[in-house]
Amino acid sequence: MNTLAEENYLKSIYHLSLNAESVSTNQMAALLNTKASSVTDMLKKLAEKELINYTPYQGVTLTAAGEKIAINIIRKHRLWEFFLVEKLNFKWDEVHEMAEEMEHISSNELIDRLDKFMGFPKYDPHGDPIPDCDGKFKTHDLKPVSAIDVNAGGVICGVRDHSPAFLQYLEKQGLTIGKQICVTDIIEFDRSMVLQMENKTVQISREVANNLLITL
Amino acid sequence: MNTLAEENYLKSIYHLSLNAESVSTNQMAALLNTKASSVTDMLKKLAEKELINYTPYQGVTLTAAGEKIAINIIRKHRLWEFFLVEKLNFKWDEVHEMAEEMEHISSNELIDRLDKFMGFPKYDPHGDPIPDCDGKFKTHDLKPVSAIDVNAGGVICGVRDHSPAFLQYLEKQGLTIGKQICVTDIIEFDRSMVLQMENKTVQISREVANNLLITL
DNA sequence: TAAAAAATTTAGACAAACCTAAATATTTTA
DNA sequence: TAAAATATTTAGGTTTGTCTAAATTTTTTA
Repeated sequence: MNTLAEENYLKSIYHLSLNAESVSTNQMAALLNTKASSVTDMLKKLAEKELINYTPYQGVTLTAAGEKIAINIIRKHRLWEFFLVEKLNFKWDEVHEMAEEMEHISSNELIDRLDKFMGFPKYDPHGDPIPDCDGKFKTHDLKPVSAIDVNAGGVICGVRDHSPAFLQYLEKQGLTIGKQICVTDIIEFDRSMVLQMENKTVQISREVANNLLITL
Repeated sequence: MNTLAEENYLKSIYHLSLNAESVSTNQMAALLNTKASSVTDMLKKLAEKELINYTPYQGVTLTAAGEKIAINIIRKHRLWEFFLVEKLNFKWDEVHEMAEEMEHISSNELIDRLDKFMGFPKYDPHGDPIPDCDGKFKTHDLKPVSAIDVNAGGVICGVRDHSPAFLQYLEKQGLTIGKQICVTDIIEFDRSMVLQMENKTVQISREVANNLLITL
């Protein structure tokens, strides 16, 4: 199997690949809290194992084998997050660090049974899709609240920022997964948005609107 | 916190200390599947951290701080084993290796909530006591079946050998935790023992009788 | 109780994953 | 399009935890 460090690199490449064609050394260094030179070392190792496509100075992409491993780690991460929230009653802002450790428990049999135990959930506590045991998943078509107009609305289905600070703020405002919202006004001065919810009105900054995702 | 290797050394010292005053370098090397010289290196490091009492050539014991860490790891191991068997329906011979990884998940809040989720179990699937969140636990007073006489009996409450092969054998014979047994005969030739159970009779070797524990 | 055997420690190396500093390649900009 | 700025890689080191081989200490045994 792969080392913990290798798994974390593959996972990072996967996440960064969602927003770009290929991933740069510096992007990875920033995400992994390490130095570019350390990243280069590891990229050589992963290329040697044929888990990534790497040409010096040109960035990297995952091979099919590398992607499969990355998705499996993400599956584990999200299933453990679901477990922590649904079975152990943790809040959605508390589970990331724990799942970061638990995603490296190696047994696939274990994770498949955990999946079954919880009733094969499709989304984790932050609205991110949980890959099934074959690595398949569908992302629903989401947009940031900031991308919709006055009088439009939808259901909160995800977040872009997963930081505890942001999640705690949303919780406090009642802006949690599944809630219906409608934009009633956009303040011209700073483009902050006024949202109508079932039983109250909240005003959120553009920054928050950018990081809150809804389905139409 | 401590590294994975440090945690495994502390746990090993704890387990080996149960059968002896102090623990030798070679005993540890055997249990940890490593070399005596590697053990010596680690012992110096653990002594430096004041987790063990170590005088060269004289073996080691845990300090109070070291024992606390060891017991916490054992608590995690046994709670995860309980979870795997009771919630995910694994068999008692399948869970050791998985728990060996899971015992290193760092969060104590997580393990305390898991404990609560399962109703604060007192014994793991092999009959070993689960330390509570303060590290306290009672071992019930067990003896090997081999230590009792004809017409004596008791309830199966533990095993000495935790190997899958032994556990699978016991399972097949119906000799599982909680079963009532009574010794009806001891064969003079090889001192194997005939056991009367609720609805059947089984004959076990001296070796098996030595590794099967009962309460009187 | 001295020699032999066994156990333990020390010395010197190695791989993994990281680091800093220097060199090189690419991209930006004037 | 050449110089400057930025990004990336290379070179050389460090730490952790392991190893083998040699040295030393303890224990056993004759």
